[in-house]
Amino acid sequence: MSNAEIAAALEELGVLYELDGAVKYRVLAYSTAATAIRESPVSVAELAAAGRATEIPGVGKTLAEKIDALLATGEIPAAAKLKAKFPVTLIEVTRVPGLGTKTARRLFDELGVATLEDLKEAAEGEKIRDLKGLGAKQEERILASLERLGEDGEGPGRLLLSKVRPIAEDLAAALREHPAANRVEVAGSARRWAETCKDIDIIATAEEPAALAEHLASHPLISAAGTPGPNGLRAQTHNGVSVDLRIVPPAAFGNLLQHFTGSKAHNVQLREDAVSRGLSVSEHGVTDTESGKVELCESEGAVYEHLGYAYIEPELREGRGELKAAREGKLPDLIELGDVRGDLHSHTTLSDGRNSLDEMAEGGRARGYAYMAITDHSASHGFGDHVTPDRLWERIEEIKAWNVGKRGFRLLAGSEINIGLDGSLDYPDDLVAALDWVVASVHTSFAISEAEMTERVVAAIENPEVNCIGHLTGRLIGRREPYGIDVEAVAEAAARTGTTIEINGNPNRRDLSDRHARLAADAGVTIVLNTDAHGIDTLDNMAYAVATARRAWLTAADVANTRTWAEFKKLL
DNA sequence: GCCGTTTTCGGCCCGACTGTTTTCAGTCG
Repeated sequence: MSNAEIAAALEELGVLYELDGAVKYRVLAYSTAATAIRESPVSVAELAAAGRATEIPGVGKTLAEKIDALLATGEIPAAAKLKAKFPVTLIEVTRVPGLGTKTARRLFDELGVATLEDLKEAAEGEKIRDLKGLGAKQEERILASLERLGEDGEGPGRLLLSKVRPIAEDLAAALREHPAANRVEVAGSARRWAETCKDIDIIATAEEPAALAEHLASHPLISAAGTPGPNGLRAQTHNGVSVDLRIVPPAAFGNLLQHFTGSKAHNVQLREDAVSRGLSVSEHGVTDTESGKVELCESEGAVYEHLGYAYIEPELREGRGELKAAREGKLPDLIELGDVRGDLHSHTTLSDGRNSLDEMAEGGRARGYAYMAITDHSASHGFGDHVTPDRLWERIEEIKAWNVGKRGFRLLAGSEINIGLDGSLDYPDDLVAALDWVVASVHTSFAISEAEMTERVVAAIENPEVNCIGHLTGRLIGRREPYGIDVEAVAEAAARTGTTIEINGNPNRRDLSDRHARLAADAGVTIVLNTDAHGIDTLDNMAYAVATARRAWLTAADVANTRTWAEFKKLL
């Protein structure tokens, strides 16, 4: 059973308990535990089987028992019992935006609403306004929500970071250029380089706030905007991203930027920690509970300093131990884009790339790299994009010739070789041995069992010619789930054999994920940051690889391709 | 239901917004 399925079952049980009138903190406990389980980098089912479920923060003895029951029988007895009391369809009603469990329960008790259809009927029949505390406007709101649900799932949902970040940067740059602007920063998940974003948050200070808001409203990227005012503007871009510009007093810029950068988990932990020290933190300042004195901070750094922390980089603000580390002065010295000295996964027109070998190599050189590997797809890639052994032999010679007379930059002859079902590579051994650099990746047969996939990839790792494993889990963010693979077992094998694992910087992949990368590095694996570029332009995706590494707490020392060529050569 | 360099019991983040309210509950981020 996947982490997502376990999390969904606990979340559902939490809702059932809430419908049944449980105290909110009990409900909250289910919800936070479900989140921790969903986000766990390791299989919670396996953890539970080993009796270690309580190692997950938020999971205690009771929840561990419920997880055990779920894994053993496919259901949680308490949930089955409550489902006899409340129809399962009532859970859908609690999820209608604007409604909640409390309202759903009342609609069920007083109007017999058990399904979304019942809800629609009750609203259309103007029955809901009869309930105390509810009115005609609620009926309108409910019908509008149902309409939107019916249209297309749940609206636009979350967008890939690469769709949002460039827009956010363009808008922020345009705002900074305006004479009324003082400080302008992108906040939110875009600033944290999360995988996906829901919207764009921009925090600014300005001499003339209304003028700045109007400037945004008239920006060519903006298709629709609310009324520009002294506090900012809500707007929408042509591709449907909502933009929230908040213009704030300079004295509290740090408090607001910190608040709106998040994440939710980071802020909740920050505020809980503050409470235990007699402080109350909000976007409006830090209040001393005793004296009532409010501390405003012009900078974010001042907020963290006032609360007793070292400055925490946005990429770390996910509630994964960064607050404790910041208090103890144990935050990692995060890797930066400028630390990267080479790109070790790229394609040319020889397989499915868009640029020639020379163009790609010059692209790498232009980015200041000291080395770069050309790794076209291997013999069984298919789609007419495969590279036959003969062509690869020729390619090795081309690269040797290309390197002649080039100073300070080394082009490596490589390949991204398919890992067969049995873990074998699809080139003859002598050819593989003649390559400078071998990335081995799974491109076929994703649907085998987790055990088989793990064995397959570990077999490739055991091959001494394999330098690096490409996009380990095969996920495409928002489009394709990762295939089942035991990342802990893979990391152990990679650490043991000195095989590197890449963080693929394609923003659709980011694979390893931040959680998996942190797990792998902790297990002793050397990480490689790659772009998997299929053209010169996507060589810039190194920024996403670096961001993922930073979110995984990695330092330059954790990453192979921060080394100079002389040092890197030794690794080979 | 979870959790602990104040605690194994008694707490559990903060504020905006909405709609229905004469002071607040529910929902959301």
